Amino acid sequence: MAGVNKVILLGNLGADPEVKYLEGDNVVANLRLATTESYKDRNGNKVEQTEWHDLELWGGQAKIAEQYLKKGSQIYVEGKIKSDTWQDDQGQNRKRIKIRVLSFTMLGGRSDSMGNEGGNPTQQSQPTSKPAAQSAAATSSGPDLSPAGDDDDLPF
Amino acid sequence: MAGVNKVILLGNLGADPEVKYLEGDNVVANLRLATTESYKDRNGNKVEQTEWHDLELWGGQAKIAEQYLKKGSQIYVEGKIKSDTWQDDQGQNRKRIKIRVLSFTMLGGRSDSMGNEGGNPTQQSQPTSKPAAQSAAATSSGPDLSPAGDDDDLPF
Amino acid sequence: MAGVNKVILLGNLGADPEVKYLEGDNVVANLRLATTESYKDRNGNKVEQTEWHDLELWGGQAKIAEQYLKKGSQIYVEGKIKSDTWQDDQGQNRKRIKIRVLSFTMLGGRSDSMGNEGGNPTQQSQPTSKPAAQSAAATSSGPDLSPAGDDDDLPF
Amino acid sequence: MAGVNKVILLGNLGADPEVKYLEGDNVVANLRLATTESYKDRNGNKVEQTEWHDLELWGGQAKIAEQYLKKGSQIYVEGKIKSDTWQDDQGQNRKRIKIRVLSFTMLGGRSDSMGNEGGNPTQQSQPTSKPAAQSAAATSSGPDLSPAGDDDDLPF
DNA sequence: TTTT
DNA sequence: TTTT
Repeated sequence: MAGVNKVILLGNLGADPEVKYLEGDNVVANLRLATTESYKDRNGNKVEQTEWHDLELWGGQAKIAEQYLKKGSQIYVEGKIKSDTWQDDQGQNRKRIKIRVLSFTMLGGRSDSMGNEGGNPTQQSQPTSKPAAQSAAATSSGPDLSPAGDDDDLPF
Repeated sequence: MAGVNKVILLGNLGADPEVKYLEGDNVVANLRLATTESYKDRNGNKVEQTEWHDLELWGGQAKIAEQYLKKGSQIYVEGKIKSDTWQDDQGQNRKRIKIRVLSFTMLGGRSDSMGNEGGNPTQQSQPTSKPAAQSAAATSSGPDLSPAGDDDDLPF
Repeated sequence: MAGVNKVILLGNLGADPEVKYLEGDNVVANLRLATTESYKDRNGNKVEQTEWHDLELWGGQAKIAEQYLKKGSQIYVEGKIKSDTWQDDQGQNRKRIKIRVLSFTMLGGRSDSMGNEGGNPTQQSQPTSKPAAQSAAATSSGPDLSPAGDDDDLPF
Repeated sequence: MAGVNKVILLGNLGADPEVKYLEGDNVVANLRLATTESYKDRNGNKVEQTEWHDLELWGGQAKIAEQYLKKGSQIYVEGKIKSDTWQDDQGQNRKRIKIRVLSFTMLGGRSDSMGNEGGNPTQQSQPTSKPAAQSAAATSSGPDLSPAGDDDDLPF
């Protein structure tokens, strides 16, 4: 009991967010995030290695993602590992891992999509007045302000 | 804007928690936490180096700390760095750093103080029914369930 | 480029380590780690949710794991997410995620397996003189002392 | 024993790095990093709170910082808390905390200082051939490739 | 499929 | 003293 399951990622989106509005006022966004690491191999050649992560955001954070993120966006993410298990059509047990995002922060984007004045680096800033939006902004210094929906009990 | 300020500590308490009940139903607990690292120096001798951290907990977490932690307790902590600045009696500007705890988890205690059956490794488990207790337990997998008081606006 | 891919886990092993000695002096250990989170559902009932993680350790850390860890051991882990992809016997592309461990620390075991005197909380402490042991111990305060083999270029 | 002392920061530099070359081929860089968090107070007004951190880098990382970082640079940092203690001129014991940087990654700067072609977001990328440079680049996905000098034994 |  |  009493565990810690924490993931910290910083990378770029490989595609625009995929957002689904569900019954009961629920929203979920799925993101594909690339984290690339480069190192030199034994011959001194630079090697790049990219890992792709499936991110899942719920509620207000999903809406913020839909509104401000797009292919190429650079974000910092905190979350946890969550596995889905199911049976495939052959009746085989399958497992898939996703990162359940608890907070994220937009980084130094070129902001062309945010319509913000000036074109400077932006965050998911000033997401108007929605409480959920506030939460995502607040998370910049820690996931402590996360609103309902961030908990792990499934949102439906 | 949009920063991350996150601290992760795992160590042992150097003393029992110091808890103060303030006006307005506020509670604050101060803890001294030691994190010890050992390494070998250039001569292959093992060296231990201990860093002492001043932790500050508010609200429900302070109460849980008061109830379950004591000198020697091993805990895992997530928080952020916060500085206090003031003038000393010479009129000099002074600064002090504390770790504002956002969540913590008790580890492998010998549980003699928790009255739990069996003496197995325990956490701040089963802290009965208090909502605050729930919050601290929940934080084990992320600080997302933190209750009021975890935000950064000062609690008074 | 320039990404961060970091995982922090704290939990218990579901089984003894599985260790394989490979050609070329390489060793790999596979661990199953459970991180359990508990929270109250909307009805106030306590719910426990366990996530199982597949950990992979190489080199000296694999040997330390073999020597000191066993089913039930509580450990703190830092690592990164790594995916394996392959084709299954139906010719389908499959993907599996593992946690590549970069450092770990043993926590508060009751040490019955480590033969340490006294039964106090122990870590992978004093793992005698092996350099590998030193590395794993050192990582407790940061993965900075990781020895060869911690890099991401595959060890064979 | 066996502790974890980890700090993760993401913010902007308040000034250019201060770099000192010491005897014995040692280099140290000091940085001032701001992490800003914004939240709404109880009246719904947006409040910004900035924490300033003193960072210390050694060796190759200090050189990379000198070469690529400047006032305003946005960086992601991993490190640990380290305290200095000394006696002030009144003979009083004083303590100061610094963040010992173990790895860092440059983020989405507008790169005007790096002379890189195009003005796109850059990291401390391709820092040519210096081994130290490699180390800092490598740290982007984890501090596991840190070279000598990242250890905690003082570099002189 | 991102980014440099 | 940064950044938005």
